[in-house]
Amino acid sequence: MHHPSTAAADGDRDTGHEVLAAVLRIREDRLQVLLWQRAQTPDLHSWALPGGRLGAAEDVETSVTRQLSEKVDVHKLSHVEQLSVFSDPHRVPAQRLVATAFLGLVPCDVDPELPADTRWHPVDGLPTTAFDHEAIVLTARDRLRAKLSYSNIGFALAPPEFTVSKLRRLYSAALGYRVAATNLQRVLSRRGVLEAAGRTVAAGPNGGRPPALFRFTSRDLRITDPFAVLRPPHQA
Amino acid sequence: MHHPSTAAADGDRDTGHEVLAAVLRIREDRLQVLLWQRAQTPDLHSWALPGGRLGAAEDVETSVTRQLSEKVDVHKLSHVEQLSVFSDPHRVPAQRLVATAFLGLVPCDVDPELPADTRWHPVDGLPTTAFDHEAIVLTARDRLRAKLSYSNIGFALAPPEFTVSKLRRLYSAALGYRVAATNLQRVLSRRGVLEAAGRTVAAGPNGGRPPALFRFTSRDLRITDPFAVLRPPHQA
DNA sequence: CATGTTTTCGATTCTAAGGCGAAAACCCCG
DNA sequence: CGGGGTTTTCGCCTTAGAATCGAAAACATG
Repeated sequence: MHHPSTAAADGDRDTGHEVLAAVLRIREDRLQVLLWQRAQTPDLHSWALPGGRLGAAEDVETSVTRQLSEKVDVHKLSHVEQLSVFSDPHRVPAQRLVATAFLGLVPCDVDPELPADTRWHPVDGLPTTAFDHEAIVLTARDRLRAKLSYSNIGFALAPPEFTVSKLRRLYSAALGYRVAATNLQRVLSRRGVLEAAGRTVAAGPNGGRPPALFRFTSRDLRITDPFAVLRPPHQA
Repeated sequence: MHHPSTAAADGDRDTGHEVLAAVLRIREDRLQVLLWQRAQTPDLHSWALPGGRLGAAEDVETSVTRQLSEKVDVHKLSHVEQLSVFSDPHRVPAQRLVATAFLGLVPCDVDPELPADTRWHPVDGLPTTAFDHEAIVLTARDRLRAKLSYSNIGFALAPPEFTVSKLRRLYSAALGYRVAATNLQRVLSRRGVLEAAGRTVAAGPNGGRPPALFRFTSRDLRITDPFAVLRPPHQA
């Protein structure tokens, strides 16, 4: 401790650190989260986020990847980022456990194999969840929604190539309200995060004009130069 | 650990958790951070962020307030928020210490008393800093800059009432580039975060029209409904 | 080949933001 | 007490992003 202090009297006895991941994806026009069902006594049969205790020789970013690999093929994850720390002294019973929560995303076209105890659940309509994991899921959902508006994070939800109407349904499901396809395309195009793939695909079962395929220009997270407020002069 | 795992072999021996705060303010048109000079052997005489080990019965938000109270009157803080977790296994020598970093802000008109070892330092032009604290300071600065653009967080840097030109200097110093006073006022007013106080103040030493006073409509953090992209229909 | 369906594109309107320059309000000095 | 200098404030104009609407394009089906 840097300075003497009496407030935290009995010190750090038993202060463990765990890492948790809220892995989200879109399926059938709904936002889903990856949960596994507990088979042990605290919160038996409740559904929990993947995670586990931080190892002695790893940072939290490394740890979350390792922990997730027990539940899902981590190579299928398209994005992972730090979310927030949850540290209520009683967030889990009988021990002191601080959690660093992460947001993970999986594209809607990949379907990783899952262990028997693990399943996707709709975020609106969660089962009984363990500990404070529901709050973590909702925090992850809100973070995703915010970033959809001011970054290119859609790439992490979408397949490599997609039609505009497909993308519209992805965004609508993630945001929780309908978005207009025409606007979505123009906004993302003008921001330079969306580009035409040049190819088109066959029309649907009901006919209709065969849609063109698009892709995201980058698959790395990019914040779209936020709100023009107060930028340095003479700049795009 | 939720599942058996061999990767984090020797477990969590000695994994401590500390809380650190990068407290920023504007002074003389420069962004400053609160640092104290170490008198102990790891990184002796280097400048460090206020903080300390997490207590057994407190969450990180409570802890950072307690730790800060050793260096500064926490009632003078206008805003505190979680920043990020820093968890490199070797970020501090000889022990394993995970840090939850916070961003704190102090209005430019209050001048809290400081201990002898504690001082404000310009963020551009830091002295020799301890451990990874410089990276934390820069993360805090970037977070502040981003939020100035899309929230009302300016209230945490400004006095209760202020002139437009005063506010312009605050924003310029925090952002690192000149902003136009006329634009600043209109943008913030239109967003509804700024309002006229009704009163005016005496003109400066060189004469000139006496400026009107303004205030922030709210002193709680509010995200300005971000980028109009894809909003639900029929909404301002 | 007509009809229905879906995608795509263009035209228009609306709102936000940035850039001047003029007017307002005050000081100081002669 | 009036003119010149200074600072603030306001209005007009331009630019750009976003939302809405409707028409045109391209295909399937009967």
